[in-house]
Amino acid sequence: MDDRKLEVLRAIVEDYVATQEPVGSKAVAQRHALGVSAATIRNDMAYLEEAGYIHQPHTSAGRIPTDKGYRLFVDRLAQVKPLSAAERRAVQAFLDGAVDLDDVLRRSVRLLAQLTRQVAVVQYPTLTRSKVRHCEVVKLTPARLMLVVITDSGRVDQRIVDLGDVISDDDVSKLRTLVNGALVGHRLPDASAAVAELPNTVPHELRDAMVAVSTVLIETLVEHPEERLVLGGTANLTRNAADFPNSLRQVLEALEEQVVVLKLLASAQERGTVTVRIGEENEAEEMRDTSVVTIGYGPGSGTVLGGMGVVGPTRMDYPGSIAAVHAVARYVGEILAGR
Amino acid sequence: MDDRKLEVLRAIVEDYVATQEPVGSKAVAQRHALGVSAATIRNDMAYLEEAGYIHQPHTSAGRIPTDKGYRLFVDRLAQVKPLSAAERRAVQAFLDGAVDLDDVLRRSVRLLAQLTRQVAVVQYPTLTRSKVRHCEVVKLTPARLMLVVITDSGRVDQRIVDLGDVISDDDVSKLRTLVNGALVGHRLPDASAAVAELPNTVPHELRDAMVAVSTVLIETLVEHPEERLVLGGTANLTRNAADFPNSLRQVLEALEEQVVVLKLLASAQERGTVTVRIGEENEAEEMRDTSVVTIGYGPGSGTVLGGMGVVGPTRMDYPGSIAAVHAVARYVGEILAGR
DNA sequence: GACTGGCACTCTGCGACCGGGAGTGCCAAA
DNA sequence: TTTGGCACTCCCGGTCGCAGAGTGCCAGTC
Repeated sequence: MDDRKLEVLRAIVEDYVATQEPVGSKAVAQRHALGVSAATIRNDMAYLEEAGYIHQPHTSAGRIPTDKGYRLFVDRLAQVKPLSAAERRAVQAFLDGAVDLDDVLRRSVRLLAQLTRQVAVVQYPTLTRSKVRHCEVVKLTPARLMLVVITDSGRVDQRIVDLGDVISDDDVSKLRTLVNGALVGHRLPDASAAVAELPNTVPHELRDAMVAVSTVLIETLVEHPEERLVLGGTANLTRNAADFPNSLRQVLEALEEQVVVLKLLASAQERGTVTVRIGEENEAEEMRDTSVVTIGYGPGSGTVLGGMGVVGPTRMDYPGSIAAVHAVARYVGEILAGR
Repeated sequence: MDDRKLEVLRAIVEDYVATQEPVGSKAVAQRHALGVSAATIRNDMAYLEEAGYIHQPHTSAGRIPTDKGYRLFVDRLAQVKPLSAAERRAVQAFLDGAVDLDDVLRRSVRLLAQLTRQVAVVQYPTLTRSKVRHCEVVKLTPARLMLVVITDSGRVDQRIVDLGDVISDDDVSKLRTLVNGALVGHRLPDASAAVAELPNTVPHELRDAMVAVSTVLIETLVEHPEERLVLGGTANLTRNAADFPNSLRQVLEALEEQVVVLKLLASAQERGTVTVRIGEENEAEEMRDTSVVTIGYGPGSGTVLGGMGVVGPTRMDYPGSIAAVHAVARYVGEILAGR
């Protein structure tokens, strides 16, 4: 494959992304200084079409990139397009104002959505990879407790525990001490055994309560840790009605369903490396009309706590999205490291 | 205004809601047994149009209700349309499975969205009207604390406090006791003065830390209590593309912005009474194409903790939406009361 | 052998046109 | 007050024609 052919592909991708209209040979010849005539470009286009990188909506239209074409573009042609200084400052300033983890994540989503003008998704740090910093036990009613688990990523989760019987304040604080002893400093999966053992180590009168507590901990935190997601900028999906002629509804539903998105985020979580999934490369049927740009984020150490990214039409500004996702993930990581 | 004219209006509203097409005199005459001919209905329609309850998209089309027409329908014609037994059971079963407040609210939103096939919104219980049940102080790093405020509605909020200096575990637990003394059992606004006084009541070495803590409490919990919103079923907005020819994007943005919705919910919060806002009745420009059905919810006692409701096209099934919103609010109230 | 200008061809998009149909308003009669 | 009849209006869908864009191919040039 010719260098010039690649340049032609680049021109087609860039122009199509910018104008949203099929681009013809003449347009390429005059908007990009390739030093050859339109006729030559036509020949190259014929080749590119033959090879499956572009295609014609109909005989006498210009060309638009195929998913395969975008893939080649992303892999070989996309140049890094760093954020402007102003953008970088904005990211930093905006994120620094956050008051807690929820706030950091909500702000990240907004940032991503604004920077890329697309839908942004950010996953909460997964419970499985965070260490427990503290577990508070609060009595809600005489026979009902609330467990509040705080992890080192700043994530806070609550669970209600129904006891069969009333419990004294004194016993509550004993429970608290014991539970913390088993949990603090450990990742949840690692603490599983210790938590399961807890009921066997307590005085008889605390037994039932402890069983209830450890059951809740194991069932709802260890075995089915809740993965949460923040979504933002869904309005951007409607920016170009033409992008999702029929699938807008599907995409919105998939986003709201969360499951599909969580899978996407989970399956591409190297820290510092952006993963791009283009159109039909997506496993999920509903996302075949979209491209997804994701990255794992986490504190400096290299651990990945969760994923974040943007979802948009295959016709998206890949270099820009990649840069934005990368930058936001980095800052979020820094903030998490600082906490 | 004639009884029959009202019936004609009802017929037009019901048919239009069902078919989404302008309804003509003939259709009314045969689908609804009013015992009069199409010509008579034409006369009534002329009257209704004159009075502003219906209008014609163009000369030779049927009629569609105006916002004023919907209003009359809702006020005088809408019959209660109770949920089916199956629906009621589903609501109860689904909500009873919730593990904590977050879960209750998320499930409520889903329920509402599914029952009404519209966008659902649920507000978190406002902090201002909940009593503090416990405030946990956790040391995140040597010089940084996390406050976790738990209220009797089950809502849990966190805040980060940056201290200028390191703090000992001992001092942290002193802080905890003091803060809890000032907060527990009170509504946040009522505790404001006590919290502001806290720094003056502590030993000298705790002073700085306490200032930091009480500042955060007052600034981010008392003065700017965070109102949160759960959104669901946004995909339903795209159910009928014709509903929001141009404003779909605006509406999505407004929903995401939250401010507009929070105002809507705040301004109509009588418990047990559903408020309906139809099209142009909405103050917010962006919502002029939508109708909003809201209600306040709260535990049995009569206190309203927050609002919930649905947002949809003016052409919505009002009786159905009203019934669904009512039912879900009631069950959520019961659950809140039980906790 | 690669590139280029020219040219015929194809296909869409858009506006004009037109007839069928739905629905109305009005009128005179019951 | 209601009703059947009727002329009228306007949308909607289909067809037609045309301009424009873009192509593929070919013959000629460097």
